[in-house]
Amino acid sequence: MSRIDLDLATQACSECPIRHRAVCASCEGAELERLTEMKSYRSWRAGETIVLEGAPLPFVGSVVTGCATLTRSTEDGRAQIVGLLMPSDFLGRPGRDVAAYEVVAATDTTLCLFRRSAFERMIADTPHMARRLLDMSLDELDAARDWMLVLGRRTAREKVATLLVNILRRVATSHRPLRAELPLTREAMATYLGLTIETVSRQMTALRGAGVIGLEGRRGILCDDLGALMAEAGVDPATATLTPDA
Amino acid sequence: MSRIDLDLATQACSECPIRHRAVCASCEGAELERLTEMKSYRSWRAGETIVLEGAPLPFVGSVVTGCATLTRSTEDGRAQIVGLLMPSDFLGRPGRDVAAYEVVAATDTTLCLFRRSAFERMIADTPHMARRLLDMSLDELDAARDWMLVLGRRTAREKVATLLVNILRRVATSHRPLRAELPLTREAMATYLGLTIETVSRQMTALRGAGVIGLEGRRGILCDDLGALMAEAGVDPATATLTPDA
DNA sequence: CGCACCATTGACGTGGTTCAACCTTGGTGG
DNA sequence: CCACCAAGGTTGAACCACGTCAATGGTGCG
Repeated sequence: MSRIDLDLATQACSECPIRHRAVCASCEGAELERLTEMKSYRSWRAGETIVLEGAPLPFVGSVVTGCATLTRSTEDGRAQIVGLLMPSDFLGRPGRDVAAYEVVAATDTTLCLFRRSAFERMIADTPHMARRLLDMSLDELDAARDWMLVLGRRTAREKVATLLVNILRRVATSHRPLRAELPLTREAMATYLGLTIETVSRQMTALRGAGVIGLEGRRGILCDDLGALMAEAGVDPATATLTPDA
Repeated sequence: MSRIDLDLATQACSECPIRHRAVCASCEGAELERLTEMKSYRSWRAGETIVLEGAPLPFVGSVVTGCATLTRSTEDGRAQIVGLLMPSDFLGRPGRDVAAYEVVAATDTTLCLFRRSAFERMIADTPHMARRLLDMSLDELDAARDWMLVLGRRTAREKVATLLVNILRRVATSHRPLRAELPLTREAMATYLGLTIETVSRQMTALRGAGVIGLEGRRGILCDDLGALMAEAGVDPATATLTPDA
């Protein structure tokens, strides 16, 4: 299988699709050129491991395209996805050179990478970039804590509906009906939701039976009425914030 | 009931018990004096609400003594504790003036508070303090994600044992046997673990029956063999890191 | 065309919840 | 000083949502 997306490697930061949402969002002019010099793109195919838990991680970076999962596991092999990385999300931790989670490409994925040392220097030199990273980290923290409520207190049906709402809000490609390609297999969905594959499958079927969603092949979902799906998620559509989660 | 701990209000930062672990850890000399000018202490009794979810939060600060819980709830009232704040932990979010969680004092609690605006200026002026806040936030993020694995994949017994291990490591007051006063009621433990009170109670009794812990009144726990308790938590004591979690 | 992989469906078992009763403990007032 | 009460905690019995185990179905790729 040949390397994909190599053409992206020649792109200037100023042309980057995630330019205004990633760590680099607040950079301009000379800073952007410095980043263009530092960066390199690399791609993985769906299913490939990007980093193993506990392995050295000599780079940090941003997701340009695709979707990757962060997974923690118990010693006896039970796994929990603790985060999804979507375009513009940041991977890696300044000040720590070992990965705290296993990172796997859920779909074909391209990352924009910086060597850790160069990135740390950039952060130290550029306070507004450090501040951007702080804000992004705090958004991640809020998202992680929101997900703790899902894991700890929601029923299987609410969990599945919650995930579908999140995905539809992030990656829907049409309106009326909303349509999206799920970036996750049933197994990954189960691992993210603290459920089994079978339970996820049954709840998907049940939501289709209730007329709340439609299914197209393995990965496609449709939704005519996001409000109804949000109600299944245990969220009052009137109360809910309309912005996608951070 | 009269205000407690008012004497702490006169303390200089250089004498503060959390001086070397809180956001201010990297501050010295003039910076520390600036903080001393800015800060004020305030105390709450066990059970009192510090902030309501969604309410304006005009301050940020650090826990000096005691323990507070962060809680998120569903619309129909199911609650999940998404974080514990122990001495030196930071409360509030720079750049956001509304609380994302309900904050409740689990025990009598004293906070060191800064007005948000003054603190934001301090952060902007003092890069190493911004960096300290970033590192603390990333530690919180790792802790939240670790807890996601607990909520999503561990059994009731493992959950209870995990919580007891964490508490013993943070607040044990003696060795052989380790002894601690639980900062949480059974209800708070259940809300933290994604369980019911009854299940927590049964698992505590079962762990005592297995000889892994001892119980002293409502809040006291003893542990002769932390390794055995860690084994109940589903953690190999040999593999585990020996430092308390961040 | 056929194989592998992913997903669905069914039957059954069980860990944790629910509902209800009871016990303990610490605080308060007679 | 102790009786009483409220709040927190424990225990028991029955139920059920979700997991487990197993078979079947669909889909895309070689």
